[in-house]
Amino acid sequence: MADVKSPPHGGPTKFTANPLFLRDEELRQAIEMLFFAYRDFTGVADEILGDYGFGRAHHRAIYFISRHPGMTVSGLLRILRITKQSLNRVLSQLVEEGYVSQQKGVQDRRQRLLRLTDKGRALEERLSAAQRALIAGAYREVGADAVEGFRKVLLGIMGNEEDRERFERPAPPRR
Amino acid sequence: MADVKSPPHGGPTKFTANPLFLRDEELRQAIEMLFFAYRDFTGVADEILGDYGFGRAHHRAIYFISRHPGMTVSGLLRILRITKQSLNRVLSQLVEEGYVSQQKGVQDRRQRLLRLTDKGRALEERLSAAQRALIAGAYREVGADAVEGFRKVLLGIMGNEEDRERFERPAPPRR
DNA sequence: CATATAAGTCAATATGGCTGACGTAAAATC
DNA sequence: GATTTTACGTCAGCCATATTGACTTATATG
Repeated sequence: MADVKSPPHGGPTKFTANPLFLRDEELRQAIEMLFFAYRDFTGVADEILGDYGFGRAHHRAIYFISRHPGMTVSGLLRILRITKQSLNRVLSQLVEEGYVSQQKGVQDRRQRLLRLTDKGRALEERLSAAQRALIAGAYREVGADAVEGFRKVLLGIMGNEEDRERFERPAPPRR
Repeated sequence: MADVKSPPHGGPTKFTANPLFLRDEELRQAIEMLFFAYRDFTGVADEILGDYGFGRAHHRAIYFISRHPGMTVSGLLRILRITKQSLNRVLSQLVEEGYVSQQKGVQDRRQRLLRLTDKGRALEERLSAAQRALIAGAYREVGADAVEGFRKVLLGIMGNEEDRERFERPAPPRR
């Protein structure tokens, strides 16, 4: 650690010309970079959420409802991979406080179709803007090829084919 | 959602030729991809941790102690950005169960230098191997340029200069 | 009509964060 | 040498978010 002033601790193993080691070190770095980047990525939203007394769970619900207006509760559950009980706590809070509206399904009236209210959209915009600014800053520093590489690797990490399908290149800037 | 069979909800807004919109859509996709990729990335470790009755907090401690053997408690606190009390809960558990050893600092005997025991290294290896395999799979599918792009973008997302310094190319932290 | 599904709810439990207050040992400073 | 600061640990309590299991209600569907 930069900030550990203490005795012999070696630090991460040293670089050698061994290609297998290189590969390993590269992978370990990726793990660590994901940790730091994700921490900062969620951090910018967490600050805002604090103002509203909400947590990440609320953010995720708001995010996906925003992306898929009219989605059902069970659809949201499948995406988030949490239990109905866990979701219900944050969802009912969001509904009570007027960030999310529920509307009975027309074809299937058991369903509660979820949508953001204007208030919800305003919050979503605030949260999203903060995260987009962070990513935009990173994208700006690198080239379009790097961005494309970033996307490809993230897609590769997603195991689930169903998740991946969400990202069929709608139309990136060029290519 | 692919998995929402319900009425009109549109899905992600449709593509238009507006370049500003494109940029926005691209950024929103990045947000979502990070969410899914990170969920799967932590998921492979979570499964293993379950076998030991540990959680992500234990994993993070094990990970950083492994990367920086001999680091101090306060060094670890600074990296993880959690409170002493939170860390102590998991750390003392790891020490009690023989995954981590503590050793008084030589220069400063107030410090407890942290290291993995053999048992700890074995667990770390198991966890790391699972995550490395996931990343390796993704790296394999894409080219070296994509990998480089992935790294660049993640570095750009990290706000903190100190964090970034850990990843000066090829060889690790050092410094 | 019987069964399955969508949603909501009650209750209990676990994890992992947090704050605040304190204690002890050792180092650093005046 | 006395004082202050630092590193670490710990007690106690709070909160958010997740879990499992059991059960209800409304509605859809065979």
